[in-house]
Amino acid sequence: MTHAAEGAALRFADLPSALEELRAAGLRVTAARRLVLEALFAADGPCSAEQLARAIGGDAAATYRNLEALERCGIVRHVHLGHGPGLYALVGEGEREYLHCERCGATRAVDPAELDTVRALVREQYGWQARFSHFPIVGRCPECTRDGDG
Amino acid sequence: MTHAAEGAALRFADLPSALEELRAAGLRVTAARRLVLEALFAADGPCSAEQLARAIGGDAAATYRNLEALERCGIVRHVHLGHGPGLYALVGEGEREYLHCERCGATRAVDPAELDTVRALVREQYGWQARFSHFPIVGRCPECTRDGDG
DNA sequence: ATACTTGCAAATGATTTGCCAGTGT
DNA sequence: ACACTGGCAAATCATTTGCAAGTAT
Repeated sequence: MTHAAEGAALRFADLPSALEELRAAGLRVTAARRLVLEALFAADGPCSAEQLARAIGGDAAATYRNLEALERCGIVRHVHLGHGPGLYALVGEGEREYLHCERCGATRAVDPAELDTVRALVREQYGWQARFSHFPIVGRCPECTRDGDG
Repeated sequence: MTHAAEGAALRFADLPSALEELRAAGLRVTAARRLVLEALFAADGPCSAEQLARAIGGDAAATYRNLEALERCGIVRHVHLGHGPGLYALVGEGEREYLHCERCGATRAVDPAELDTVRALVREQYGWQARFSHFPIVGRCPECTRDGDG
């Protein structure tokens, strides 16, 4: 066994079950971790580690470590939207994949199933298995596409 | 007028025409710039600014500035392959788009036209105009797809 | 001659690491 | 008790910025 998350990624929808998951993974339930999770539940979208650290009044280094730990046990995941810091979000009811506008920064989160056709096409054509949850599809959103170069 | 690259992006295939292009854009042809371009012509793939700076015995800061200048006049472009530094390449005979393996780091460069079907699909589905030259399609290469989780 | 460039130092932003005091189990 | 954490300082990596001396045109 490696060290955690052997079984299928468990689902969870609230703070208590997330904490339970944490405990189940052999990690301790600390104030800092509870706070990070609360902040993520409260957030409406992915947050940077820095943001979360500030929000909970903890330091960034520990927050990075905690996010990494939470990620190892499948509670959290992060995405890189263009330049800028990694953004963390709860896994909650499942994965999300992203489209990111490199002109205005707009981001659209979609259900992975919606991109299966695209994924299949890439796979047929190149044999590569695309995943847009960690690194999104980058380009221009509808508005910026209309605006042309600018 | 903004300041450079007003006309269509000119094509070029060798160092002299790249330098001509530089001059045409109102930039000076300096030793450092000639060396960066030589290094890029010699390279077999995209290089980091750090790499180039070391290769030509110049400092990183100036190299970043030069690459940015070369990029502004359409001679050079850069791509972000997963984590890690931006990688620079000559535009040469045209753009390239990339597929990057987040497991082994393998990268495949392809002609943009090949990805037009994928692009069209994304556009139909979301109205977004995908561009995989600056940020690639990230996922698993054929080998790593076979290997499963590991 | 003048404006553009260079190298060097130092600042920034994102993230990681070492360490020791503090705490969950 | 004891191993796992938290905060703090400091290091690292990628990139940018300020500046004074050097150079292409």
